Amino acid sequence: MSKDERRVKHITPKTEDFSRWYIEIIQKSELADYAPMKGMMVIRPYGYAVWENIQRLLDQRIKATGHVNAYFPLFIPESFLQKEAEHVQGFSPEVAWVTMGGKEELEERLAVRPTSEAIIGHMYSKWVKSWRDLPVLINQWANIVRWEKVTRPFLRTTEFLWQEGHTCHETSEEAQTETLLILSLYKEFVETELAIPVISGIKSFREKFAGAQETYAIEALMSDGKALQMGTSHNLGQHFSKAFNIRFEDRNQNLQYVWQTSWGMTTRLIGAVIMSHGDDSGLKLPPRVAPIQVVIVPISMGNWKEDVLPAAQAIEEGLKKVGLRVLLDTREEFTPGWKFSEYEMRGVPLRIEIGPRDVKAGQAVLVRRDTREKMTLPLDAMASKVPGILEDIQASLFREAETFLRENTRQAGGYEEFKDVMDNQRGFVKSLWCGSDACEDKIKEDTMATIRVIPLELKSQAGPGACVCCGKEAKALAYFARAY
RNA sequence: CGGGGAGUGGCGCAGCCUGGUUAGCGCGCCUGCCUUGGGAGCAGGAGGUCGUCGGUUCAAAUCCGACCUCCCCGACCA
Repeated sequence: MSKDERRVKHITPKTEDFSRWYIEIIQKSELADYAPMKGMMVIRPYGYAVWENIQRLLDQRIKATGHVNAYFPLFIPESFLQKEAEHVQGFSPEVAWVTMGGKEELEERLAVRPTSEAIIGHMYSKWVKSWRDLPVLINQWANIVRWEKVTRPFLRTTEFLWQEGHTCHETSEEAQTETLLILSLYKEFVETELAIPVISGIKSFREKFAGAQETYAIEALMSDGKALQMGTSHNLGQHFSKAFNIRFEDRNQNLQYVWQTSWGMTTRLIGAVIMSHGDDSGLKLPPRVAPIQVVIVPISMGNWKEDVLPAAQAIEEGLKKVGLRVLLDTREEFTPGWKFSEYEMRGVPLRIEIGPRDVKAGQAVLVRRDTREKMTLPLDAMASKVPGILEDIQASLFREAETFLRENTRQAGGYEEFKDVMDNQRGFVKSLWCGSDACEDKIKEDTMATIRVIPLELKSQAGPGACVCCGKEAKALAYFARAY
């Protein structure tokens, strides 16, 4: 058995069984664990720390674009959900209901929010009276419950965490601008902070949010070739403002319904990070969201506490001073080799090894998680060089994922070619589509692929051409993929 | 929700078919010694109502039933 095989012996290789690999990584790296109720998980401290980093970085962006945070109730009266017909129809199969309060049956049952358009719409109708009240730009961080039939940690759990933005605008144009602003904010966030390249665009009618006028989304390609929706931004039009009577008197003294948007990203993002970057040795966390960015492993030989520890502590302090999240692992019950493997499995981007030889030479050994590249660096250069190395790791993870995305995005002109790619290669397939539900359904039935998005920048490229499925005149160029 | 597989100390498994005292093994854990530059070694030790509930039986991890949970494949979804 080679060294490499020994190192990874207890993780199922990605290529052998992707989904087992995914589950094992989550449990062994202590991101999350199963709760005893179906479809529910505990986000453990290490996983929650990733979420906190995501929250912080996303929240900054949401606030920077003029939004403010608020909090709405967990429960929504049934009658509220029913006000928007498509909305209730879309969500009713997966709503959890509260029917009892203590020992008394409720007069009206309460939905545990599957999303908050209804309760927020109700409140907005109280708050919005004049054009001067607009726009309303509110976001909330909350938990959501959807009674899903098939669940998987982070990707689809009965309860999950998210942020949901809900805005009201004076005009349709403003709502559309907001919808696209958030879409691009999401794309920038995911690409910058999670190092995951995405394609963005509009959803087909079949795939749009229940109650929305239009749904836009960002989609990424996981390393098994399946697509994952990472964020959605909905232009709600006046669907909810009419259902909830959210009206205002406009600048011309006309009574009008507001134009709304809603948008969200969830703890699913963590699943995307795992599946985009991880390898057979475990997680690879992007430095921007890694709970531990740098781990220092002292080589504890001889009287290392005098020889090595002070130098290790000096590195720790120096790196903390420049704002890095650092862990110095001084535990004596584990050997350095054990720690190396452990932190690789947990996805720590950079490891610093320092032993007696290094201290004498005034240096330490740095090992990158992404490339496993080793380098030595003078001790007094740590604080100035390490941040740059982390940035390079972040950039390199993105490039690698970008290459994967590019290499797994294919064109298919004919239907046989389309089916062949879906069966044998997966990934995204770009094809022309006539716009009919019938073709979308047939493609799904034949290949399990759905339209992930119709990229906005490619709308004009639809041009003259034939639908990949029926051969009739195409209306759009769409990205198809099998999806989570 | 339909089809298939599984649940035995923290983890991975054996035992079940063919019921029979104190349910084994590897890893991990605890104590001590010794080690430490890629998951060290030795010695001693702790830890399990065999997923849950019920049934059959003199006797159930083992046979039967129901339920719970997980995994895989479908239909549904962030």
